[in-house]
Amino acid sequence: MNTPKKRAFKARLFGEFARIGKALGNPHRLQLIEVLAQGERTVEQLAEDVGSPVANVSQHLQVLKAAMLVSVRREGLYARYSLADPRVFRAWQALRDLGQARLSEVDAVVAEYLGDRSKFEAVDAAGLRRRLEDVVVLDVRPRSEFEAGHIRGARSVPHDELAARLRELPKDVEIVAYCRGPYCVFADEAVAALRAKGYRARRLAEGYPDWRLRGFPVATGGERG
Amino acid sequence: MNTPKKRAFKARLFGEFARIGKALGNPHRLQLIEVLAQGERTVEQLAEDVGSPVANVSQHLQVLKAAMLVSVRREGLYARYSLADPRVFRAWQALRDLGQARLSEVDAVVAEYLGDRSKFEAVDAAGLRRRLEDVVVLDVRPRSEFEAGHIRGARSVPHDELAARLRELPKDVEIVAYCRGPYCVFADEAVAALRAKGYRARRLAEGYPDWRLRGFPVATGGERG
DNA sequence: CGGCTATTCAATAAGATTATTGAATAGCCA
DNA sequence: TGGCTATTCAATAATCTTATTGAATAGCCG
Repeated sequence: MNTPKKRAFKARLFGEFARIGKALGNPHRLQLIEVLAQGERTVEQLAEDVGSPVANVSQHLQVLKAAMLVSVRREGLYARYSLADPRVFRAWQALRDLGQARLSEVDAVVAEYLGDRSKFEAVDAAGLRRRLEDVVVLDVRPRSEFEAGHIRGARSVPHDELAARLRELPKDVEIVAYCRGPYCVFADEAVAALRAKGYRARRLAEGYPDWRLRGFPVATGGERG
Repeated sequence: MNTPKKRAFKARLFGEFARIGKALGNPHRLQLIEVLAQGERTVEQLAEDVGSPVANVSQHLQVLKAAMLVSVRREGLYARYSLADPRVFRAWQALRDLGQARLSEVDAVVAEYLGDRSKFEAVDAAGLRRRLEDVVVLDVRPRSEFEAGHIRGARSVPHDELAARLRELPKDVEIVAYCRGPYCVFADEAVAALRAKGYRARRLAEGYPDWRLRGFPVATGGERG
């Protein structure tokens, strides 16, 4: 193959890949991906979750769909969106890890809103897995997300119920709280609340989708907690 | 943390991640990343490699630098750029895999320029690794890239020397050719040329950076081939 | 110093992306 | 059928991105 032809090939090929990059190049769309990593959602639910007007969210979903990152299932009045492929979460994860590692602004923003998290050192997924039998695992996401899938053995205590249900938790066993992702605030808040009351608590560094992607044990539905 | 504050937090945080997405959202920049995954380059070398004007490449490099994806080392007149972190390649890889899996256009473009590659079934990295002792591994990249790092035991036969050096290669042993990446045309051309002359040849599905990232055996410098 | 080279900067015009708004569609239910 | 709801479409203005051009900078070498 000669050079101009090869150039055209590369240009077109990389143009296709760049479509995906472009789709990932917007904060709202990344938020949508993070929410969708928890499971299927309607447009309205997404709009509620990310705090944008519905028309706006719909527009961003069209972009994600055009890049083949999400798929829709229509059910009566509702359009139920979900991630089209586990690789979509993988790509977001790669991007997120890169940002966390390289952008000092990420640290700065996290520190400004959550304070210095390093003092409550987090457990990573591999570490939790090893100690799964020795700790109480607390899922602080909304119950519907827990039911759609959770760390095996975890208890569902949605963040807004935690204060009222503290007495269910043991003080002599370490508690590991987790949430949607590494930047999900509920887990941090739960840890802070628990520590304030004398519990031994830490957060899982990552979120449920990260855990599942590693192939670590999960369960669905059920009542526990 | 209350909801408006949480919203602001998420917006700023995801805004940071989106900076990286944006930087990955342009075909030229993705090409630059692919070339830089082979090793350090000056602006002029990059311009030559991707076939764009130097000022243009410089501008894109500024964008990549602002997103902390590349770093520069200044040496006299030259600015030597390289990937700032192995995670940058990982992110590009995630994006590439996603595109390959999900975008039918990728298949279409590849088929249009390279024909249907599936008939020469490629070896994947894990497969090659297992059979490393049983095949001849052919590095068809320019010699300087081979010297900067190659699959351990590989022979350097740059694509433009292959025709003249066919006789060095054995006909009774399978030959596995590799290149910069899964879409690097030289490996396909080498396989086609070898097969046409009666050699048993296949290509490695991925490229050298993928091999190295997996932690498979590599070597640098040296003469072999 | 003056000439040379690699790189960056600056300005611009064309094009793409985004939020916002209000209207259109399409399925449910009475 | 008509009313209701979830979603999408369409149009617009404001804001980014990009390729192109030519000038500016900064280090080398004689």
